[in-house]
Amino acid sequence: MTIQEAAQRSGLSAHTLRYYERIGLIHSVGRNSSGHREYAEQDLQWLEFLTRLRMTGMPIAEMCRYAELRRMGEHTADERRELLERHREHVRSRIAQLSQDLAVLDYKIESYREQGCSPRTLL
Amino acid sequence: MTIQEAAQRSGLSAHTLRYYERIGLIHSVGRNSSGHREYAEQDLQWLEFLTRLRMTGMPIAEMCRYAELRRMGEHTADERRELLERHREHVRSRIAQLSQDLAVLDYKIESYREQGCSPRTLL
DNA sequence: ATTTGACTTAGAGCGCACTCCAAGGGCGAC
DNA sequence: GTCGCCCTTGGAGTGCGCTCTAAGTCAAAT
Repeated sequence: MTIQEAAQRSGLSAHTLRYYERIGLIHSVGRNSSGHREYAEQDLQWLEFLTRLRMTGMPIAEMCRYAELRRMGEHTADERRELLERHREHVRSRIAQLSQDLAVLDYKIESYREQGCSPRTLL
Repeated sequence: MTIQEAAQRSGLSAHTLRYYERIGLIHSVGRNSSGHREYAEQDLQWLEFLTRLRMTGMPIAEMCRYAELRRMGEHTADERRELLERHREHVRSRIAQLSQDLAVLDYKIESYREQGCSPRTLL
């Protein structure tokens, strides 16, 4: 699959795919006879997971670390799991925080709905 | 209250407080006789709400818009409410997305826990 | 044979949200 | 008075994560 197809299917831009490869997030994408990238199904699965890590707020540097561990082989499985577990905690507390913020937002909107429009809550 | 106290209590840096004032997020903070900022209790409440909007991912530009509407007076209450309602939708879908990502993360971690360590799921 | 268009690389540029700096002012303590 | 410290301002710098440019290669279409 060409870089454009991979971009389409992963939802990332071709620019970003090259960037990810350059910084070591994606390793050894195949090339065809004229030097163009050829993405395999496996690359797409990896990209999908990377994208999920990004969307949940993992910094690029930490994703690089994870990618590096993965390249190092199976004996790094424990460390990879621990990295993911730490990240999971981040995601959990993010969800908790957002839920709390959502409740405040609900309250604020409700205050606007009540015609009272009391200045104290509508700062 | 001095800028340092306001920084402490709001969790923002003094630099950020000045920046927020400069871009119009905070309006007309009082000054004392020597030109130093003096924050009032009301400013702190407003900062707290601003911080909540930021933490939930509202861009600065949109917060400025909200601050501007607020300054324009009560006849903008509807528009402010609509802005908050749109933002609430963003927050809701963010929570939904994160919850889904969390489930994938759980699954991945579980795969690591099972000694099998099957390559297909541990990309 | 030449044009078109997608690809390659190294490296520069951008938008966001801060974060810091330089130059100067004001005030209390010694 | 002068030292130290915190404040002021305008403007420059930073870190992150892309995003784009320039210059060149290659292959298919005309």
